[in-house]
Formats: sequence, C-alpha cells, structure tokens
Amino acid sequence: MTEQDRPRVPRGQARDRIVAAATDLFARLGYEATTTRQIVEAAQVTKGALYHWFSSKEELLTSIYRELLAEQTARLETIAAADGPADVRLHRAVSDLFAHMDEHAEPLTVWARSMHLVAGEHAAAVRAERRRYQHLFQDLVEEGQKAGAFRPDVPASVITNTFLSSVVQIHRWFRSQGPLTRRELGEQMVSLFLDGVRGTALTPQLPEY
Amino acid sequence: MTEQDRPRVPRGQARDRIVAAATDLFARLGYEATTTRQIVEAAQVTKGALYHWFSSKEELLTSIYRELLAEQTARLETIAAADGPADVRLHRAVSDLFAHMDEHAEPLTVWARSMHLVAGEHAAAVRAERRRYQHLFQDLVEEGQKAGAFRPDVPASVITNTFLSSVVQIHRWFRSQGPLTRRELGEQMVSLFLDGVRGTALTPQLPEY
DNA sequence: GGTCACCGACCGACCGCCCGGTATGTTGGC
DNA sequence: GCCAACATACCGGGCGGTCGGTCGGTGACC
Repeated sequence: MTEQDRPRVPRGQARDRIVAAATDLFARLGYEATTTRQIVEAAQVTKGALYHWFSSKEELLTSIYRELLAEQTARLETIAAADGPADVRLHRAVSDLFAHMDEHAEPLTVWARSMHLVAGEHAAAVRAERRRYQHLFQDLVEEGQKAGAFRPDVPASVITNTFLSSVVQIHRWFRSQGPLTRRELGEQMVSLFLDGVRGTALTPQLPEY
Repeated sequence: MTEQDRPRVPRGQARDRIVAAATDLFARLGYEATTTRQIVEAAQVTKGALYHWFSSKEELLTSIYRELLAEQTARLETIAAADGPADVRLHRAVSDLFAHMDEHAEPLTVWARSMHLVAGEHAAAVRAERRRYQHLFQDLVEEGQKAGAFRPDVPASVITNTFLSSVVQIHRWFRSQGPLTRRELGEQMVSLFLDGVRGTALTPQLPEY
C-alpha cells in the first residue's frame, strides 16, 4: 500500500456525493438502467459507503424525491396560507413552482420517470406526501372556484391533475438551450392554464409581493 | 411425454398473446421490472416463441408503441386534412384522441413510462414517427393562430407540448371506476385547453360530422 | 495529558441469483 | 419433405446486496 492512493475523498462528504451522482445518473439513464457500480464510481466512493447510508437502491431513489417534495410542499404551504384572493395566490404558487424548478429540474426528471417503480412501504410514504402537495394545490383551486374566479363546471381535481401533469412532463421536451428560459415558459404555461388557447392577453402581471 | 400436455395453445396465436401479455405487464409493473419469463408465462407460451417473433425485449416494447402510434397518426391525418376551420378540426382531433384512448389506454401507459429507455436504432425510428404526429398537431395549432382563433402570444410548440403532456399523463391519476368516464374527462380537458380555468362555459358543442 | 476503549464512517472483495438471450430439437401444415 | 412455428434446456454475465475488516476521531478515566 503506497501513500498516495490512500485519501480518496474527504470524510463526511460521501452521502452528498452519492446523492448528487445518483440524481445525475438517474436523470440521464433512468433508475433501472443505472447500476450501483456506476453511482459509486461517479461519486468516487465505494459500495460500502452507499449501503452505509442507504438500505437499498430504492431508498436512494425515494430519498432524492422526498427531499425535493418536502421543500416544494413547504413553499406551497407558505404561499397558500398568505393573504389575498385565491387566484392571485395560485398564480404566485405556480410562478414559484417554475422558479424552483429552475434549480431542481434533475430530481424532478428522476421522479417523473421512475415513480412507478417504487413499491411497498416506500411507495406508501411518498404517495402520502405527494397527496399532501396535491391537496394543497387543489384546495386553492376550489377556493378560487367558490370565489367565482375559476369556472365551476370542471372539478378541481381535474384542473389540478391536468396542470400538474403538464408541469411534470416539461423535462420531456424543454431544452434550456432553446429560445425560452424556464421562467418564460412558466409564465406562458400559467397564462395557458388560466385563459386557454383562445384567451387573448387576459392574464395580468403578478402584483409585487 | 404424455399425450395430454402437448397442445398448449392453438398455432398462430402466439404473437398476439405475447403482445397482449407484455402490454399488460409493462403497463402494470413497468418495462424494466417485467421479465421475459413473466411475459411468456402470462402468454402461455415459451421463450422460443417470444424470440421467434421479436429479436429482443426492447423490440417488443417499441413494436407495441409503434402500432398504437401509427393508428393515431393515421386518424389525425384524416381529421387534419378535412374541411372546416382549424379550431374545429383541432377540437375533433382531440375528441377523437380521447375516444381512441378508451380502447388503448394500456399501451399508452407503457410508452409514457418507458419511452426514455429505448435507445439506439429503435429510438431513432420511433422518435421520427412521434415527431410526425407532433407536427401534425402543431400545424393545426398554427393554422388556428393564423386564422385568429387561437392566441398568437404563446408558441404553437408550447401549446402542443403542454396539451399532449397532460394527455399522456392521464393514466397516472385517472381511474375508470371514478365518477367520470374517459370521454367526459376528455371534453373537460378540451374545454380547459381552449378556455382555461377562468373561461366560463365558452366551449361550444362539437357540430355533428 | 496520555492512552485506550469504542464507534461511526467507509472500504472492497465477494456472493448467489436471475436476467436476457441462444442453440438445438420437435411438430404440424402445405 | 421442408419450412415456419414453436418448445426446451441451457448459458454467461452482471446485478443488487453483504460482510469482515480498517481507519480516524472522541471522550472517559487515571
């Protein structure tokens, strides 16, 4: 054993490196197509480190998403609990969602592609958290309907699912090298969401807050 | 070898049985999580039959989708080439899409979940066909924009991708045991698409055709 | 303030299963 | 009799996961 090949990576960084490498690989190759060997190689650690921090490959996947989801839920909660009419709060929430997606596009891609593979106890926990987010959003829509700002003839659940579906799928076609930034796309999608393809420039600018 | 365990399945049905079993399993478990053994077991055939008709597991996956996509494209072509204003044709196309999805929800689920896994030559071929479909749809949107029926401030590509994304994702949340039929949901989503959440009951009924 | 027991963090060789795919045999219809 | 249409037995590899061990820090105790 020579001296030079000893200190690979500073101690205490392994977990973060594993999560970062796994997120990147999962997003690019897909969860199932990524092997644990690729992950530890990219993270410059070993299998021992991986299974020291995570009990299974699946737990690694779910923890990536739970972290993202927890942050999104917290943000939505704050915005939903604020003052002001429901439609304005919804507009803020959606804009905030897009802004946040700028920084976390990768884990969202991972989840959009691999959520259906998670089963058992992990699935139940994550699904519960996901439902919580969905409900927060849906409640805002319902509030807007009761206040007369949104159409009442389409159920809030349909509205919510339709919109969130199109958001989750953005990674499939949006390229950051394209003519639009993710935030610009966000504003356009909000406008489509609110007024549809027939709507003219009805959507007002967000009031400062 | 006894006589009775010989004729398992009538000849000439193997391919169809394999496709049906694979579609069901892929939709329920995901492509990667489904093994070729599960497929042949469910189809009541053997590995020999599978690899007689398909050169690989991946070709089986792509052929499922290409079959569906070819049919959808043909339908869209017919509708798009018909007479009448672009917005009416688009409305017809979308309604037809939902009607057709009634019968083919499973293969669409398969593809929505597993398209990102297809690589190499298969990917190129399928992606080209997929682009053809997308372009047909997008051309209709652009026509509508030029005719003044649709808003010009959002690019047709954004409109197309946003809408098709939400359609592809329906399987994630829609349950046929729920209060809505898939066709009813379709009408609501078309209405949302055209007029947004703020729109009142602006969307007219489809003229008979 | 030395030392020693202990502990979490991490290493890396190893395992057994099971997966996609194949090579060869068999059969029924034309 | 010959060829598609299958059946059956089998393989090599790579996968997720394991397990005994190492190493650096930390604190209790004298």
